[in-house]
Formats: sequence, structure tokens, C-alpha cells
Amino acid sequence: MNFADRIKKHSPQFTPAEHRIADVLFSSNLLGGLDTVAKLAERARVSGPTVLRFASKLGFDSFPDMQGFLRDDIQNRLASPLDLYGRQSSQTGKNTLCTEAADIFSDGIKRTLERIDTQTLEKVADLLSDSSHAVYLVGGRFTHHLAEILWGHLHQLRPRAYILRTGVVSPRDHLVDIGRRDVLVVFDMRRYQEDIVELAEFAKLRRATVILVTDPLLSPIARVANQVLTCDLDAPSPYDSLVPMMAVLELLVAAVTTAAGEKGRQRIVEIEQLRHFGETNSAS
Amino acid sequence: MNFADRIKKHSPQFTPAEHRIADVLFSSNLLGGLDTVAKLAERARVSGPTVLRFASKLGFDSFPDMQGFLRDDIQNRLASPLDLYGRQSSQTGKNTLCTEAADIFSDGIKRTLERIDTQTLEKVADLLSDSSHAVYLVGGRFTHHLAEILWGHLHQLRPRAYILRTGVVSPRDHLVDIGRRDVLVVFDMRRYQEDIVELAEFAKLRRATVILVTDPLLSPIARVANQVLTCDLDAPSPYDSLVPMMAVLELLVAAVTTAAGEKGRQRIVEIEQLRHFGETNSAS
DNA sequence: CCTAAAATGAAGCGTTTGTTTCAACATCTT
DNA sequence: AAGATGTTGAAACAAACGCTTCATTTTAGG
Repeated sequence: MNFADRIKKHSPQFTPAEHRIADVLFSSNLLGGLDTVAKLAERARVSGPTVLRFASKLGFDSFPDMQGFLRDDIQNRLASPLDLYGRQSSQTGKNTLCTEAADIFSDGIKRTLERIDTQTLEKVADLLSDSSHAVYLVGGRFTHHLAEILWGHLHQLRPRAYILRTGVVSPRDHLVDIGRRDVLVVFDMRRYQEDIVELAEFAKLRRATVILVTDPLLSPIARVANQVLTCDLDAPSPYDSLVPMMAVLELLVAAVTTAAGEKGRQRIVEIEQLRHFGETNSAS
Repeated sequence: MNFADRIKKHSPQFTPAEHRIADVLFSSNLLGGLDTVAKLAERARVSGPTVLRFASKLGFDSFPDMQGFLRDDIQNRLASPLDLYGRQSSQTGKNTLCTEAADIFSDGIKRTLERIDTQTLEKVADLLSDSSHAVYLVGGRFTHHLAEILWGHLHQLRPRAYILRTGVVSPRDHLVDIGRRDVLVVFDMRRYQEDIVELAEFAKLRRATVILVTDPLLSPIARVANQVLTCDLDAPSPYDSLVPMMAVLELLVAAVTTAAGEKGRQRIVEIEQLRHFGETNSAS
């Protein structure tokens, strides 16, 4: 139930002063409820305690408690305009799950990419394309695969790009060579894994540059990261979505490709030649 | 000038910690700014003073001053429904790469998901949720990682889901057990790899059901596949994009989660318990 | 490598806040 | 009219807040 409904539900039990508070709230799109008790009381021409009784009558344990609920409510309302557009189009089409999913994904990507500022993107692209230092990549349970994919692209564009895997040599051991001017790219979304956090902290200890790709709740790594890119998680399933993070990844690839320039192109040609050499050798 | 523009205007002068605050604000539709200094600081993983310096850097006399401005700003946004659309105009082609990329990705996803018809989706979801047969997953050079991710989800929802990797046991050898009622999911996009094609043909020979996720140019596997899902490839870089394919993958997860129903939920609980058991055991 | 400058957070301060108590007031009942 | 019931705000209080100071850490330049 949203906040407005909650007020309407209890309005029969309101006293005159409480009705005045409700009026003030409605006339401000409920936003007046985010002010202080004193300010709201003044606007409704009632006293502080009356405002508090109002909040408690709505079933909240405290005034800040009510404000928290109200914030969530308003956040929903700010996010919903897209829902309206989505529902309109879904009436013409048949298949709700697909169109709904498309809207969720599009929305997540748009918000995620809009959040990225040019400066950060350029800085990250520079760091990833500069082959005078090494780049290490690592990710968590699911995000590891994104690290692998970025590695696949990065490897084509520049030398000294390494992926950290759990294997015979542990990621931590692999990082033993990381140094001052090197870069560690970490993909970490919620249920932030301790081992990944430790890894990032170790890299930071070695004074490496840490680039973090995470969700808006921010991995603990954000504290030590030099550059942070946040990606929405909204999915049509109960799980978190990797789609916006994948979009960010490919945006980075695009930026790095540009930044790598001629050097990168030459390297791709070399790799191509090497691959054909291998194929013709093993195929025969 | 609205609040978002004000942040963007000052963002070049931001320190890393301040950038993190900006990220948290944007990812909450700026609503996080109405919280207390301490709460906002905690969410951005910075200290209180940093939040105050952030507010003062934006030109506000105090934090409550900033909140007042922000409340007005949000009220304006609530009054006019054109929210996301209006934001582009306030920037007018500043960071074109990001907005352009967002459009490319959104379009790719929308076209891809609109193409999927309900029948195919349901059939695939049924096949993937039915644990009376085994499900094998495989992918190419890049798409392998998508197969891994789908496996990660599928494994949580049902038994007998296997990923084919190149290792000590080759994918081909691993498939030796595949039978009439089993399912092979293949991710294959252009530069269709021969080994993957052969694998699919082998599975078909064994009369298994083949589900193919590919690009609109269609992998050769489409000839033998029982169900085909096509995904656009348009990326902001010269490479092919995996974003729409990732979207399809997560759509499948959503559909399978629904189809798996109570059985799937029980399995998740079991896995959770097992994981905690392992943690408490190894942590001590 | 070292040093100057910038960035950041811990601790503490004074203020404001939300909250409680209780007396004054209004309204309704008999 | 007098009491009972419900409503309201002034005052006092403890908790939480925003804010300042300053030492520490981090970064950048020679």
C-alpha cells in the first residue's frame, strides 16, 4: 500500500488538526512529509506533537520511520512513468513478459549509462588502453564471466592484460607482481564476496589503480577504488540482472578501442595472422 | 538549473569520494539526498564531513539548505510526467557516446525481445525446467560465458544441468551420455565455430533436443535446432554486442523460474543451507 | 625516493530534532 | 450545569543531527 492510500485509509479517525496535516501533504504531492516535524507543523498550523500523533496513527513507530516509507513511495513514483508507457504498448502487443522485460532492461541501461560522466569514462579508457602498465581483471561468482569477456576484448587491443581465475595459481598469488602503475579491474555486485574485497584491498596496498564496476548499493571495494562505475540490477526475474553491467562493459570496449587507436588495430591484425597460422597448421 | 545539472556542472572538481556520493544520488533518483548526512555517507561509503563538503561544493550554505532545494526539484519532477525524456534536453549532446550507446542497446534489446513469440519461450522454459532429462550447455569463444551464466542460474533451479568446457574431458566426450530426451543449449554467434557446430550435430544425431541462441544471420546449427532464439548484435563498438543475448538469457531465467515453481524454490533453499554449512565449516 | 599538497575520516561540539509529559481547552452527555 | 471524553499545544528532555577541527592518509611532483 502506498502512502496516499495509507492516509485515506485512516482518515475517518482523523481529528480536525490531523485533517489539516493530510491536506498539506496532499497539496505538496506528499513531499511536505519529508520536511521536519516543526516545519510541517507550521505549514499545517498545528503543533509538533500533533504531527507525531498523526504519524503514529498511520501506524509508524516514529516520524523518521514515516519519512523512510515516504521516500520509498516517492522513489516508486519517480520510476513509474516508464511503466505507464510500457503498459500502453503492451496492450497492442500480446506478449507481456517480453515487452515488460524489454522495458526493464532498456530502463536499466539508460539510467546506468546516463549516470556515467565523460570524465570517468575517459579516465578509465585511458587506463585500460595504456600498455605501459599491466591490467588485471577479476570478478565474483557471476561477474567473473564479465571479467572474462572484457579480458577477451582487452587482450585483442593491448598486451599485458591478465584475468585472475581460481585454479592452480590462486588469484591472490597471481597478483604478486602487481605494482604501483598497474591497474586492477574488479566486477563486484551484491553478495559482495570477501575474497574479492580482500583482493582489491591487496592491490590497493600495492598502490595499484583500482577500477570497480558494481551496483548502486556499492561494493565495500568502493572505499579503495579510484574509479567506480555503478550498474542497475533490475531484472524481470527475482535475480539480479547483468544486462546493464554488460552494456557498461561494451561501452568500455568501445571507448578503449578508440583510445587504443592505431596501436590497437595493428595488434588485432597480428593476432588474426597468428590465428590463421595456427588453424592452417592444425587443420592439415 | 535543476539539481542533477548542478551536480554535473561541478563534477569535474569532484574528488573520488565525492563522485561516489554523486553516483549514489543518481542511482536513487536523487532521493537519497533527502536522507540524513550519516545515512547518505554510509550508503556512499564515505564519511559525514565528505558529504558536507560535497554539499558546499555545489554551492549550498548547509546540508539542510541543499535538502530544501532538492525537495523543490523533486516536486517539479513529480508535477511534470516528462522526466526521463526531459533530462536529455537539459544536456543536449554532452556525452554523446553514452546516450548513443544507450539507444543502440535499448533498440537491440527491444527488437530482440519483440521477436520472441510466447510459444517458443514457453516451450524452451518447459524444456529447461523439466528435470526428468539432463540439460547440457555450451557456447563459443565469447558466448561460452553466457552459457556459464545460464548454467549458474539453471543449476540453482534444477538438477542435472551440465556445462561443457574445454578441459581434461573435451566437450564432445562429455556429451557421450546425451540421449533422446535430453536437451542441449547452444550459444553461437557469428564466426560460428566449427567445433560447436559439430557438437550440436552430434547431439542431434543422438536425437536430443537442441535449443540455439544465435544472431539474426543464423548459425549453421539452426538447421538442426528444435528451437531458435535470435539476438541482435548492434554495439557502439566495431565488435558484436552480447547485451541483447544477455537479455534473452535473463528472460529465460525469469521464465524458467516461473516454470520451475515450488520445486525450484525448495532446491534454492537446499543449496543455501549447503552453502552456509560449507562456510561455517571452512571459516572455523 | 622524498616532500608538498590535497583528500579524507575520527572525535567532539553546539544545535536542532523528535519525543514525552501534562495542563488547558473544546465538545459532548446526562 | 457539571462531569466525562477527546483534542490540542507549551515546556522540558534525551537523542540525533549537522558541523568544525585536526590528525592521518593518499596523491602528485621533483
